[in-house]
Parts: sequence; structure tokens; C-alpha cells
Amino acid sequence: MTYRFPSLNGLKAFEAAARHLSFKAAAAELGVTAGAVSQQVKRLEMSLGISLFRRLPQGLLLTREGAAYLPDISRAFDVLTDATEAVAPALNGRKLSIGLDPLVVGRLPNGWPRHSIELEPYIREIRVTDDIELIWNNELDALLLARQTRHGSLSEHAVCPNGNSEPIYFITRPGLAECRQSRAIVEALASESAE
Amino acid sequence: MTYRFPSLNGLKAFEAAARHLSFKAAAAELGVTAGAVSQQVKRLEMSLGISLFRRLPQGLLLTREGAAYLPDISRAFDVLTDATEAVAPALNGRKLSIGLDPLVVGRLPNGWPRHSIELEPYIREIRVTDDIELIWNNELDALLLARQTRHGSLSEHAVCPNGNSEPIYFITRPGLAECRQSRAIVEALASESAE
DNA sequence: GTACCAGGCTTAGAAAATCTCAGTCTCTTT
DNA sequence: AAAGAGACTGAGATTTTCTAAGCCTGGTAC
Repeated sequence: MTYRFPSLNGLKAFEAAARHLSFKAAAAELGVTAGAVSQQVKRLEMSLGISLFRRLPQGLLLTREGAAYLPDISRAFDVLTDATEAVAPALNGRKLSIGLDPLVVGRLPNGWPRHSIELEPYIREIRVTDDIELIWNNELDALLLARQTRHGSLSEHAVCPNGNSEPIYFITRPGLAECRQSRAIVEALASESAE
Repeated sequence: MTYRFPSLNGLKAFEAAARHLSFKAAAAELGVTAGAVSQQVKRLEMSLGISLFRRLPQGLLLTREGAAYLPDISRAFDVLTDATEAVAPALNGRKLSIGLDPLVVGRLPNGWPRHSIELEPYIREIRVTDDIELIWNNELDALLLARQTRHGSLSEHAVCPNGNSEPIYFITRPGLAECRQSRAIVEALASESAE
């Protein structure tokens, strides 16, 4: 079971160009120059050995093959898009679930961050745990630990809450370390005074 | 209607690794090193913000998300593969349809190349025409013309049949110029004596 | 317990793919 | 006839991806 199909960049360029019937418009949508789209489509056509567009001075026209190809490509893109959105909703607007080490709970103001208004848009759930496994399982997005871990491949960020010399460690999967949500939480934590 | 999904290379690496539950085996299938697969998958995970695999010393395990993602990705790959094969059967083993310029017909041995045994596996159909449009429409894969064209973006290859000083021009879409079939035809033509 | 093996990870640098830019061409519009 | 729109090309810059070599961990054989 090994799949063979042309490069995705080429297909993306084809799909956009076919929708607009214009390399220029497709380029604008994809955020590149028209030359790039032109080259991608040409590479795709070469790899398939057929022409997908008729190039007329007044614009583009799909060939019979191009017209036959487009709906399937769009459908495949739909599947990819839907599947991706299902397993990993866009990071923007995604609320994180946070784990709180029992040892950390005592060092924070009562109810923080559960009752923090500013963090409300970024947090979906708070659990008390220090189980790093939960992060690898995607059951938890981040963990506030009292101690360092030696799990090198997790992202680890030390924060000292205001007026406190003992750091707290903010642990996430690498992919989440730099997102808006993580930064907001770390910043809020840094400016929080211990009780 | 603009689609958003992660890089195809990453998805390919994920799909293969998930099938084998091994980066090494996936790498062998994809013809790259295990490090490359590891990097692709990591990039994919970062772009999604979730983990797809548990890395255990004894191998890989899919996370819940990874397991949920895999079937959809495979399905999308199926769609791409089928659609591609439908519009452009693999160049290997594909027979070309050739157009013969009426002016060329008289300069070739009677029935050539229709009756050429060696070209039989490469030619599907022969028509007498000099209409270049047919090439752009994919109705014709190649054209043997008596004269040069000035269609710069078509591939043009001059051949002088044995003992003949007047060249014949072999015209194809760029994507077909270098394939086995084209080369076989050009070579056969070059060694063919005029009648 | 120690050596060895397998498989995954990391990093730097090499290699390849892709993009931009500037200029050209063709056809359409004024 | 001149100007405009849109596509093409080639060179060079940029970005992405790959390889190579060495590290780390856990399992297995002695």
C-alpha cells in the first residue's frame, strides 16, 4: 500500500488556478507571485505528462483533463481539511487544558488560574496532576510543575511568580510552546504574586 | 473556498510511519533516511499542535489523535492516487497517440510507423493531421511535422530520416519530451530510410 | 553487570525545491 | 500606435528537506 501522486504544491497551485481561471488571482490567494504558480502548474503538467490548462492571451481555460481532475483534487483537499480540523482545531481560538502539579497549587493565589478573567479565553480545563504522560497523549496541553523534568523533547519554561524565588515550570508539547495561549499563561503567571 | 492543511510531505511521512509503526521502515518505503521521516513527523506535529505518536524505545505507538487522523489521510491519498491515475496513467506503459503531417506521410516508408513492430508497444493511435491544437488538448501526444512551428513552449526535436537531408520535426508537450516512448519513436524515425 | 544491538533523536551542513525579480511576449483596449 | 493585462522565462536568492554522524534509551546475550 504505497501511494503515488504528484507534489502537493503543484496540486494546490492547480486547484487555486482552476478555481480562478487565473494564475495571478491564484497567486494572490496563495500568497506568492504569479510566476511561482505558473512554474508549479507547469511542473505538475510535466509530471503528469498532460496539459491541464489552455493558456490563452485573455486568460486560462481548463482542458478536458484539467476539468476532470479538478473535482477529485478539491474533494481530497476537503478530506484533508476536515480531518485536520477534527483532530487539531486551528491553534488560534483553541483553548488549552492545563494540569497543575499538586505542589504548585499551594504556591498560587487561591483559585488561580481558574478565576483569572484574562486567561478565560485561553483555558478550557484545569486538572490537578503531575503526570507528564497526559501531555504526550494530548489529554493535556500544558502542565505547571514544581520541578524540572528531564524529558528533553518537551518544551520547558521556568517562571518565577512575582516575589518568589522558586521557579515554576511550564511544560508543553513543542508545537504549543510559542502559541498565543501559552504565552498568555506564562505572562500571567509571571506577574502573579504568591499568596 | 480556500483549503488549509499541513504539508503533504509531513502527511506522507505520517501515513507511512503509522502503517509501519516505525520511522525506519517508513523511511525505507519512502526512499529517504529515518532522520528525514522523524523530522517531517515532528514538523507535522508542531504545525498541528498535537502529538501523533508515542515514541517508545521499542518502537512507535499511535496516540488517540494519530489513530483518528490516519484513516482520513489514507482516504485522501486514495482519492489523489485514483484521480491522478484516471487523468494521467503512469507514463511507464502508456501508449502515445501520434499525429502525422500529411506532408510527412509521403516521405516515410509505406505504413510506417503503423506497421513497425518495435514501436507497437509505444503507440496507441496514429492520425493524419497537422493540427497543433490537438496536442494542447491532450487529444494527441505527439506530432510529426514537415515544418518547424514557432510555438516556443512545445518541445520540438528535428530528425533526419536515414539518407534524407530534409528534417522532420517531432513535437510534444514538454512533459512528454524525454519519456521512453518519445525517445523510441525518434530513434526509430532516425534510422528509417526514406522510401 | 557489561557489552552490544535496535530504533529514535539531534544537529550541522549539503542538496534540492521553490520563490522572487526583472524583462519579454501576445493580445486587447484606448 | 500606445498602454495595459496576464502569462512566460531564466538567474539568483531563499526556504525546505535530506543526509550523515553521533547520542540516548531500553532490551538481550553473555
